[in-house]
Amino acid sequence: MTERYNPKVAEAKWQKIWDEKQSFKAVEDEAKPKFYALIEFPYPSGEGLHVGHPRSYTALDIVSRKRRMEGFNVLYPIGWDAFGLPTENFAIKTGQHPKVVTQKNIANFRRQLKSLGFSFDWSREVDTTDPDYYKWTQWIFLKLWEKGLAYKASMPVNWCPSCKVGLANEEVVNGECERCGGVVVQRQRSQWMLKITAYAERLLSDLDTVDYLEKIKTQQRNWIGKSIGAEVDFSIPALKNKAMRIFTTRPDTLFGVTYMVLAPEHPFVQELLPKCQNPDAVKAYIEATTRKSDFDRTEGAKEVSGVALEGIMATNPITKKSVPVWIADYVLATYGTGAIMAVPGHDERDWRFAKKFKLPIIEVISGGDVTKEAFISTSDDAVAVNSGPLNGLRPSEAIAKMIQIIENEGCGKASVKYKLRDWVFSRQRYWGEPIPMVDCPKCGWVPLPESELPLRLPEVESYQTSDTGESPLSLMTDWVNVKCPHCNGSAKRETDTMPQWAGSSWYFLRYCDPHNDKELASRKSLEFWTPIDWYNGGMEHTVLHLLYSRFWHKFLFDIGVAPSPEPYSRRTSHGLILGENNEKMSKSRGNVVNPDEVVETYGADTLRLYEMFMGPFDQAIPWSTTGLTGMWRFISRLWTLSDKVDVSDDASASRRVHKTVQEVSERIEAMKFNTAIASLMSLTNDFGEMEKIPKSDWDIFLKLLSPFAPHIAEEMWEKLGNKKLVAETPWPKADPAMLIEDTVTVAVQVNGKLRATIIVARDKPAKEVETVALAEEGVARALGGKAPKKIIVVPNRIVNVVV
RNA sequence: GCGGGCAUGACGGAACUGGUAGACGUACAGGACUUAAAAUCCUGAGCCGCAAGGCGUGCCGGUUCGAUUCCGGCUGCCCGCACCA
Repeated sequence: MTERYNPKVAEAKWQKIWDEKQSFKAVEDEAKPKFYALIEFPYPSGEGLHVGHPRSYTALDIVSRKRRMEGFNVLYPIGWDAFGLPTENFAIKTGQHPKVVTQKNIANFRRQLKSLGFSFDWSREVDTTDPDYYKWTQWIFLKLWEKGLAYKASMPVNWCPSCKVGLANEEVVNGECERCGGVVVQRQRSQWMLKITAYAERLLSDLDTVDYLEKIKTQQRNWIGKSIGAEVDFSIPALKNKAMRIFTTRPDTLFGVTYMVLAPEHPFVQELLPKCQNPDAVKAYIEATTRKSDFDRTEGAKEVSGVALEGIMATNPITKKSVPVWIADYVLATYGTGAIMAVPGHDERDWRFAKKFKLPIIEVISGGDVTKEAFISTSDDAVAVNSGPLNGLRPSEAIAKMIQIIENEGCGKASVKYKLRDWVFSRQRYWGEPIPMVDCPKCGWVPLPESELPLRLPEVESYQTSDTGESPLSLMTDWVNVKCPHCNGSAKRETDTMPQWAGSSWYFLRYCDPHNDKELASRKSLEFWTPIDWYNGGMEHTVLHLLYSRFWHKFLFDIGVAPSPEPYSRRTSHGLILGENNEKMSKSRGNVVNPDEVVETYGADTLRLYEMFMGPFDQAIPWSTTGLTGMWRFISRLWTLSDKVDVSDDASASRRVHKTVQEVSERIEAMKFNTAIASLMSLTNDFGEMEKIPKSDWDIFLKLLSPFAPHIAEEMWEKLGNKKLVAETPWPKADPAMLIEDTVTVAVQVNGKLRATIIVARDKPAKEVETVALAEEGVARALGGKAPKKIIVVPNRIVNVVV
């Protein structure tokens, strides 16, 4: 009897061997097919690794290890998304430089990840805060500028007073700061913007070319928010017939327009103010609107509000009817044209508004009762009525016809709008990539020449944003004052930095060639490795990070850097690991599990197996300490079993093992890691009942186990006298012939109820199976002497006797 | 409000294209070993019943020889989106 398994010793031993042999170093070997597996690189926080990280990392580690054994050239890299607020805040609090804090955190993460035995290629580590890395982040920005996709615009920006930082729309959740939960206010500020909207259509349509979970595609589509419709001009006599342009998805309802609405911020409103009869009321309403936050404007939207611009009318270009013009905050300045034609019969908001202000409602689509509620339908029987030339047409026909009419009349055109907004790319923070632009009074914004990259972050006294909201860099006069690269006159640097999303929008390209100082990565390496074959990460990054990185990747494709239009061929997501009390893990709830402690007590293999076994991979699941000890029991039992291996019995693998090979292989591909492990456990339960375990079976078992629990698998593999690593052996294949049993168990039912099971030869003729079935005692008893009316025999499965 | 998903023992969960519901693990009970406990090993177990049998996959109904699986309706939970014209 060997000693009890000691994971601490064994795991350290194998991690050292893998390191020394560089077992998982990715090489560009043209002879082998490539496989690029990617996990979201972590933010190295001061708290250290969360048990959620290894859930994703273990899953793709299993896949990567299996692929290597299958003869693939595997790239499974790791790095650090290290710019960001928490580190900066920690630095402010403790007076340490964020760089120092970051390096400390990275060292801790690296130690933790290494202790879990992931087969990362550590020689390709990237760090977004390394000037050799952010040089290329800045380079991409310069390219975006060069192509007109980066611009500076003064615009209302979401401002978090407590973080003292401008936030992207995406970082504002229900009017609150995503990071601190404080109320976000609007501030006017000049910001760098990226024209992601120029890519809206491609970001949407190319989703059809990739394999993402359907819910992820849906999220992307929702965020892009495409609407197909038309723009129509309504002339305003008071403005010398200047056109008020509206956007509508239902041009077929043009005959149902009874009033018009402008967003309070719409530029026409200021022009119309002196011309209307109630300027004071209008001004008061605009005032009230600006005081409302976006949140109040949407969330508190149960009650509609608005005010008429009295005396101002607009002319319907088709019906030539005059309708009143209103302003109301339910019309958003930022969507469409900031103005709408109101069709209260067939739009819920317009209906509520019309009811409240006693405006007329006209039915133009049949099938509902517009006196009771707005009727919205695109079904074929909802034909147009009261609509002149459209009468009797189905919605799709009516829309097409109306677009034709307005285009002929020259008063509008077919049009497509998106909810997607341009990306606010400036942050008034220290710990981010400096934006390599110079503001020259003579030349305007001038990019730094590429030769001056990286533009390094200067050392500053304080990392605190100024109370006026300026970046800490703005106080560094030495750094800020430069010569204009264009005219050599005095100029100032941009002092805002990039958002954290920047570095993570292209890191997967850098992994292909991480030490290149001439290009962000060589074309050759990118052609070899990209696109990424399998990307796994959390659901929290399936909207923004995915969208931003797809945008950058498409841009890099367009300028000839990236070889493919899409970065990720396949994207999956794992579920959250909840605390033992079924709540989200958090320090404040006191339910955080520290992976270090688990590794200390039970070892990495136990943690890996447990996290894969705890439940379906894509589902949120609570942590269970007893479940973890169960997995430790499994590991210990394996060690005991290894003493029963009969080394002399090395013929060929049993049917039982072939079946397991089949199951485990399939289940890994389907991400059913929980049942793959169940399958391994079943096999070991069978081994447990055997006097001796044939080496032929045990060998294959260890190979199947090795991606899941690599340390103990290597330890037991070595114990058998093998010189090579189990990780270097080929993945076993199931022999289809060995998967077919000679005999089958057939269930016998009487009227659908199970009465007996019989064991018969595979593919025994139905008649004979029937005879055997009817001879069963339980069957005879259930029949009670009655003659069967009908007997259904499903070959090798079931016999159902109907009485 | 709109869109999507889910609902199975005490618990996490399993079940291929409709074919023996509850694999695997946890917790539990009994036994062995031990002075004892832990650990380990063996055995049991969906529920009711001594048994025969009956009842069971959120609820009601349908299709079928047969439904956790398909269809209709309801309830509950989760996740997106949310004045987007």
